[in-house]
Order: sequence, then structure tokens, then C-alpha cells
Amino acid sequence: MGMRHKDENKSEAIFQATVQLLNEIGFSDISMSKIARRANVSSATIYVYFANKEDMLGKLYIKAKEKMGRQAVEGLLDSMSMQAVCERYMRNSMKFILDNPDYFMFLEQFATSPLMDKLCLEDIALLFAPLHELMEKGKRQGELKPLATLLLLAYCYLPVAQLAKAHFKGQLEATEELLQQIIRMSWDAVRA
Amino acid sequence: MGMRHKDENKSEAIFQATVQLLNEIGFSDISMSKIARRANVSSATIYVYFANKEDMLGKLYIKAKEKMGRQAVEGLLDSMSMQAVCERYMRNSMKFILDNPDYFMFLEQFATSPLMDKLCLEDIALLFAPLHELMEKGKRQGELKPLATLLLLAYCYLPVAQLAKAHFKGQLEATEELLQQIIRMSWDAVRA
Amino acid sequence: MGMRHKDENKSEAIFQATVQLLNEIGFSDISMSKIARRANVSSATIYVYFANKEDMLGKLYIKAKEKMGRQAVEGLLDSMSMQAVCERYMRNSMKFILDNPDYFMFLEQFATSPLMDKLCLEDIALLFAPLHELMEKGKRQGELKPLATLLLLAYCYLPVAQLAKAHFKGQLEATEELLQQIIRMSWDAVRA
Amino acid sequence: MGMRHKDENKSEAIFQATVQLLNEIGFSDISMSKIARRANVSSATIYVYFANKEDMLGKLYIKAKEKMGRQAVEGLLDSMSMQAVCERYMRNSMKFILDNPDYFMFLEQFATSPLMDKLCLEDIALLFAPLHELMEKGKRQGELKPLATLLLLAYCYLPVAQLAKAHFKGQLEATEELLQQIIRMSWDAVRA
DNA sequence: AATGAATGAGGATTCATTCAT
DNA sequence: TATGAATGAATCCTCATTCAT
Repeated sequence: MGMRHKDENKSEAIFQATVQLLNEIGFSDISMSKIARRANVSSATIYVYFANKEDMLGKLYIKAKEKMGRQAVEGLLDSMSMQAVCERYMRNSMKFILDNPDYFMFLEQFATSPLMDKLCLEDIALLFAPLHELMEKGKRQGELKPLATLLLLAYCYLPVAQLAKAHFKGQLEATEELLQQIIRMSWDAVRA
Repeated sequence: MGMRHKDENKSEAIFQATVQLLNEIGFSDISMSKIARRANVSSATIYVYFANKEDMLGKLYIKAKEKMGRQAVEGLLDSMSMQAVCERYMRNSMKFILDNPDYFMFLEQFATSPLMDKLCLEDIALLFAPLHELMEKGKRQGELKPLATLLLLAYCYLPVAQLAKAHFKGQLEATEELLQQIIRMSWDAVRA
Repeated sequence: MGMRHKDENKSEAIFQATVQLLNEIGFSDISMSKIARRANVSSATIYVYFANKEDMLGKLYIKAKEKMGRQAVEGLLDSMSMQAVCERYMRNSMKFILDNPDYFMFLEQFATSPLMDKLCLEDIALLFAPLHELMEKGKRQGELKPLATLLLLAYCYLPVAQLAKAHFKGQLEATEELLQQIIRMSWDAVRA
Repeated sequence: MGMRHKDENKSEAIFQATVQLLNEIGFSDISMSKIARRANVSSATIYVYFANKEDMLGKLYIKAKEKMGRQAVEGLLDSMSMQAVCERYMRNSMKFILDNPDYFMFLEQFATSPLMDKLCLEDIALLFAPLHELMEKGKRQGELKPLATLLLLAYCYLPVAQLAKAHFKGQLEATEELLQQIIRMSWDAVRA
């Protein structure tokens, strides 16, 4: 008789249910029992996988952020020009967001909440390390403005997020043309 | 036919308590009773001023957003160059944020929540109308890139917000020098 | 400067609102504030006319019961035969009920509640005294069965109430013919 | 894949507590927390068994009504004379009421409340079906007056209820003699 | 007389979590 | 592992009532 394994599907179902509900009703109204109902498990089952609510939300954030991070830095090569790096990073980000709107909206909500402060984000920082190093190199080589990388990346990421949000709200459409325009603008902002 | 007059301080105390708590413990953990305790009123008193929790948060958002909006567009003149307009708008925004960190963090949290969708923001749109018109003129006159104003403004506002958040987290300091740098970058992004 | 009088309309409006609400939402859900809202007065105004909720409900019961009682015994004469007395009492009762369904339903609800036990009903007993005396005389003269008047009257009143309730529920129609039939049945029950 | 089993005693304790309290303090004053306290369970436990207060009261009503109905029609046989049927029905009813005064008073209170209208009473109608059929037969065979069964039964049941209520209030005693008298009167009323 | 403001107490219900199986 | 039952604490909100005018 083999040992019993945690059912990976169950933990995944719990994650999915949480992300969905967060987007539907928001942080202030989700509850463990609503999540359990949506995931088709018992409330008690959630505690098989997570210590408590905060633990669950934190792990979900990290999971989502990692997924996003992995896609965001995909295909970034040392051999690329800085302009190509920025473009690739922006296109990667936009693709992830349009493919995973629920994850994105969840990340946005969570990122502004005080729960963020209790999280250990070292692993995520590692994920973005290659991008950071590229930017540092770009600054050293005089291709980028000599500014905190945090801000350089903000000029690349935030317009993408803003365009996506406007897209989801129906205010404008995230066309390839618009994407090209903001890629150009961001580059104008960060280039030396 | 006398009556007791509404104590303007009470409604203000409720707002203040809410903003403080939102920043301390976040959307998911504020409750009407915690707010009441912090504001030194009875829970029931809150319902003299607001229909329910959602109504209260919504009105608080509008109040805060209006306060911010009014400051953000202050001093914007038709006679200004577009570069001056952008700079003024960014400086105004940064000043408001640094002067009212609680309001700012509350606005950030609320803006990402589903509660946003239920709000009527017409009055706020009016506040920003002068800025929008200036941007439209700038586009017509070829000073700005011909792009949705929503995105042009994003390039001005979001870096300011990002810098402020990093400042509050202690990641870097919001110096005049840094502010000048992002003003320059934003202008590079939006100029024609 | 004349002295100020209590506004009789106000107290009447409060009564009306209470009776209506009792029928719409029932004993367990009425509240002073709902009554006030329905009556278009302030909650505090109710306390100008009544000591508290219990006092108000009690006074309303007595008022309604008196109104019903006065109509129920109307036209009862010493000279009438017992059969005529019973018929008149039943017809009077039916007319009151059909004319004042709200009052009737309120009386029914209140009568089964423990609040009844705290009421002083002497004045109402006085109202019904003539009817009781007639029944006593009928028993002495051998026209009625020698039974507690309470029960004799039950055989006259309860079928009327039952028919009315069935009528209000749409189960059957309170026609003159049906009324005649139960008048006949009740008389068969109580006659010696 | 085990679980804790529902404790049948719990749901019964909740019912008992509700019936008791309804009689002591009435519809307008019972609350879920008072019921829970009386039943020695947590308020939250009630919601394990019932969807909400209305659901609980409704189910309790049906339970009580069924219990009464089952006893009321006990021993009614096709072979009986109509007079025997009426007598048996009245005696059955009186016995139930005297044995279960709390249930009876609860039924009386609930029956006059607007909550009644939301109930599905089909199962209860089934219980009384045999009695209804007997009465129909009685009418066809000319033993009973040709009148809506609803009213015929009213003449049998209501005097019993009235006598019981007077008995509980101490106004008169529900002796075998008195019972015999109203059985006679009701028969006089309904016989052809 | 009349009333809007104010409130402590309590309303129904849901919460996150634990227990027993 | 998985879960229905169970619960004390907390939720939002309304209650009956009083106060100040």
C-alpha cells in the first residue's frame, strides 16, 4: 500500500478559486468558506495545504509573481541591445497579463495591501536578477540613463500595466499598434 | 422645531480613522467597529452619516481623490508650455503624496479593488478636465506624441507614485534631484 | 398664544403605519424606525405619544378591539330573539372584518402573542357586556344551551373569522350565501 | 474519509428551545442567540442545521403541525359514522393540545403570522387527506351539511382550540363534561 | 410638540479555525 | 488525506430609546 500524496489538483483548485473570487468580490469580501465552496473542497481541506489564510494568500502571491516573473524575463539575452531588452520585457509582460488577467488583477490588489510587507520575496528577486544585471550593464555602457533600476523598470512595466487595465475596463483596446507606441515612449524615457 | 446639528467633526473623524486603519491593517481587515473605536464614536453613529460600509468607503475615496485632484491641477495655465505643464503636474502630485501619505496609500488600495467599479466618478473627471484639455491642445500643436491622454498622463503620474512608494518603503529617498530626473524622463517619453 | 396640542393626526398616522406593517412583515420584524418612516414622523415623535413600544402596541390593540367591539354589538336589542341576536352579532362581525382587514389581521396576530397577558382589558369587557347579558338571558329562558358564554360566543365568532381568513387567502369567497349558511350552523350549535 | 456525524439531539434541542421561548416571550422577542443559549449550543451551530431564522421557524412549524396532524386523524376509520368521526377528531385534537401545550401555542402564534404565506404545506395536506375524504363522503351521503370542508372542520376544531386556550388561561377547566358538550354542539352544527 | 443626532445593546449571520472520524 | 460538524469571536447593521434643541 503506497503512501498517500497530497492531491496537487486540490491545492491548485484552491489557488484558482481564490484568484477568481479576489477579482469578483475583492479582498475585503473573500472568505475561506467561499473559497472552499468555489474550489469544491471542504473548508478544513484548505488547512491541509496551508497554515492559515494569510499563509495561503502569501503563497498564492508568490506563486503568481513567480509565474509572471519567469515569463517576463524569458528570452532576455546578454547579446541583446538595451532597446531590444526593454521591448522584450514589455512584450513579455503584456502577453502574460492578457493571458492571465485574473492573476494580474490579483497581483495588483495584493501588491497595494499591507500583507505585502510580511512576505519574503528573495526568491522572486532572484528571478528578476538577470534583468537587473542587464539594466546595470546598460547603465555602465551609457545606453541607459544613470538612474535606480527600480525606476527604469517602472517606466517599462507600469505603462504596460496601465494599458492592460484600460483594456480590461473597455476604455481602449490593447492593439499591437498601441503596444508599439508605448514601447517607443518607454525607450525614449529610459535611453541615455 | 429644533434639532441637534450634525457634528462635522464626527464625519471627519470617521474618515480619518478609516484612512489610518486602511494603511495599518489593509482592506481585508478593517471593520466598522474598529473604525468606530478609532474615531471615538459608536458603531451606530457611522450609520447616521453613511448608508453602509461600501457607501462610506466610496465617499471617502471620492473625497480623497478630489483633494488630490485639486492639488494636482493647481497652477496649470493655458499659457504654459507643455513641458511646464507636465513638470507642474508631476511636482504637484509628488507634493500631495508626500504631504498625505495615508490618503495616497488608501487611494492606491482602493483603486485596485472591485469596489471601484461601482463608483460614479463624473465629478472627479470634471476636476481633471483642464489638464486633459491642455494635453489635447499639446497633441494638436505637435508638442506631445499623438496618443490617448490616458497613457500620456500615465507616463507622468505613475513614476511619481512609484518613486513615492519606494520612498515610503525606504528603498530610496525622494530627493529633489530624483524628482528632476523622472520629470526629465517623463518628458522624454511624452514629447513629440 | 394658545397652548399647543398633540397632533391627533400624528398619533393616528403612527397607528395606521403600525397596523399596515404588522400585516406586511409581521410581529417579528416591525421596528419603531420602520413605523416612523412609514408614518412620516421621526422615531422620537413616537415617544411623545407612547411610553415605549409595548405601550404603543398595547394601546393599538385596545383601540382596534374597541372599534371592533362597538360595531359587533351594534343594534343588539333586548327585544330581539336569541336567533336574531346571534345573526346580528355574526353579521356585524363579518362586516367589520371585511371593512377593516388590516385591523382584523393585526388583532389576530396580537391575540396569540404573550403581549396579550400584560393588557388590562376591563374597558373592552364592558363593551361586550350587553351581549353577554343577552346570552345569559337566553340561557335562563331555555333558548340557548346552558354553557359558558365564552364558548357560545366562540361558536358564533370563530366561524366568521375563519371564513374571512379563507376569503382573504382566496380559498373561498365570503358570499352572502355562505354567510347565511354559517349563521344557520352556529345557531344549530348554540340553540337549546 | 471519515467525518463527524450530525448530532440528532442538537437539532431537537434547538427545536425545543425555540418552542419554549416562543411561548415565554413571543415572536417579537425571540432571537437566534437566545435560542442558542437555551439549547446549549453556539449560535453558529444553528446554521449548521438551518439556512436562516425563517427556514428554522418554518421547519419547526411543519414538524409541529405534522405531529399534531398525525394524532388528529388517528383511529379514523371508513366504517365509522360521521358523528363518530367528528367526535374522534375533536377528542384527538384536544388530547394533543393538552399533552403538548407549547407546540399548540407555537402553532397558534405562527399560524397568524405572515411567515405562513411562504410555507409549502403540501405534505401536511396529505396528512389530513383521509379526514377530508371522510367528510366528503359524509356530505355525499347526506349526513353532513353540504358546505366547504374547510368550514365543517372549523366547527369541529376551533371550539376545541378555544376551550383549550381558556383552560390554559385559567378561565375555565377543560373537563370531560365540557368536552362532551362541545362535541355535541359541533355535531349539531355540521350534521345535515 | 417635534425631531435629527447619537448610542449601547443586541440583531442575524459569517468568520477562520479546530475537532473527530 | 479529507471532511462535515462544531464553535467563539467577529462581521455588518438595526434596535429601542434618549438627548439637545
